[in-house]
Amino acid sequence: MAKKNIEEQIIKAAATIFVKKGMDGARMQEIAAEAGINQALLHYYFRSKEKLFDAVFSEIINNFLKSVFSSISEKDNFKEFLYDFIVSYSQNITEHAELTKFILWEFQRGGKLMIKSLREAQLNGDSAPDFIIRKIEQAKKEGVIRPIDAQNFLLTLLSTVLYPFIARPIFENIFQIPDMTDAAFIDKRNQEVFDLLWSGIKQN
Amino acid sequence: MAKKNIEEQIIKAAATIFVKKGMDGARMQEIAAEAGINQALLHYYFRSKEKLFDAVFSEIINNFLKSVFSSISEKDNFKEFLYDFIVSYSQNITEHAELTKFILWEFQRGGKLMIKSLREAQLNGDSAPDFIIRKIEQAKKEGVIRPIDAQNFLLTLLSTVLYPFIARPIFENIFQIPDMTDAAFIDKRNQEVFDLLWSGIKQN
DNA sequence: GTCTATACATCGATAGAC
DNA sequence: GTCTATCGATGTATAGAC
Repeated sequence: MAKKNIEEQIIKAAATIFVKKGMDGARMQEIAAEAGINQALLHYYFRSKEKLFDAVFSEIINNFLKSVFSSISEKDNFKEFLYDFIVSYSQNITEHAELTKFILWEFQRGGKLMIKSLREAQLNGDSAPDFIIRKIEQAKKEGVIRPIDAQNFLLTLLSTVLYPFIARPIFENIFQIPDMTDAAFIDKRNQEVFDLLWSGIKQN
Repeated sequence: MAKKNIEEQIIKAAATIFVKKGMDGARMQEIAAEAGINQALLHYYFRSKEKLFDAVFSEIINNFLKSVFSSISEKDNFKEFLYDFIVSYSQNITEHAELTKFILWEFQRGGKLMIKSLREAQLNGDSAPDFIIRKIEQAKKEGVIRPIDAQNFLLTLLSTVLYPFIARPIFENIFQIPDMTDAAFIDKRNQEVFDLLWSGIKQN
């Protein structure tokens, strides 16, 4: 089999297992089986478990961050920009279904890989957080929103969209919600979040 | 040493290690050392790693949930109630410093233990989420807040307070924040969150 | 109850043939 | 590049003396 081909195959298999069980819980044998090869070949391509893990998750994070940035709304109007971001960010999360669990593993490890990717994005000028901060500052200057603290608002914005996916199993169970990832629930939630945030910051 | 004494000693040591490394990353030998005993004794008190893990985390969750509920504001005025909750909830999280990481481990495992604890709380009538939902419905009926969706608002409320502690390493690094858990930062954030949420739901 | 010593399984990684 | 076989380390758990 071609080299590039099998490398991608391994990455994909490893992603599946690592996401499900984390760095410590994953077994190299299980990853090899998932990829349809044996352990020796796994070590031939990626010298160690640690290196494989880093390779897999760097790719997952980079894809996600790029996707988030490239789907950011180009609208100037801050109200519309905000609504579009809520929709596109939650869509990015649902589309990268495996991502939610992975992000937790990454946070557990101190977020090193995500920090690295975000720092690179900052240097390249395609960092979503920085872009949003600038949008907020601009809207403040133009007087369309109250003089809120930009960093805290960004923190709140990201929290309200991402956190429900993290706490999903618990909320579904406690409040008897059939499926928090189905379109109807997400559309409703996006609307509620937008109404709340916009009402909370707009200049009267 | 007395039986009760050493059991608590083990629970405490196990909590430290499990929180830091998770179920798979933790080593029984490490826990034994932390507790100042040997592995054999560890297995004498808790038959297996799995049982020890469940015992430790059930206790951590129960303590946390009880603490959250018992520190809930008794104020009738919804505006004041909301502010008090934001302050007390964030305080509960910082005081149980080890908790943030643990909650992530628990979410990874599907949240079984937390669901069990919350269900019991619901039956006993001391479930914080249910209590807050009722408060919201009451405030809606009295016309002090807009007719928002109660579950979604609760979700947002918990998100905005808890999530920053989860994503802490990343935000501290990206935005050069020295320490997101120091009093000044938390006070400022609580104020920003309250202003945003209250402005977002109050009846004009 | 508490210890030492060890059984037994499993893991990551490599050697070496093809 | 790809395989089988296996090493060496480490993990959980237990046996058995005290």
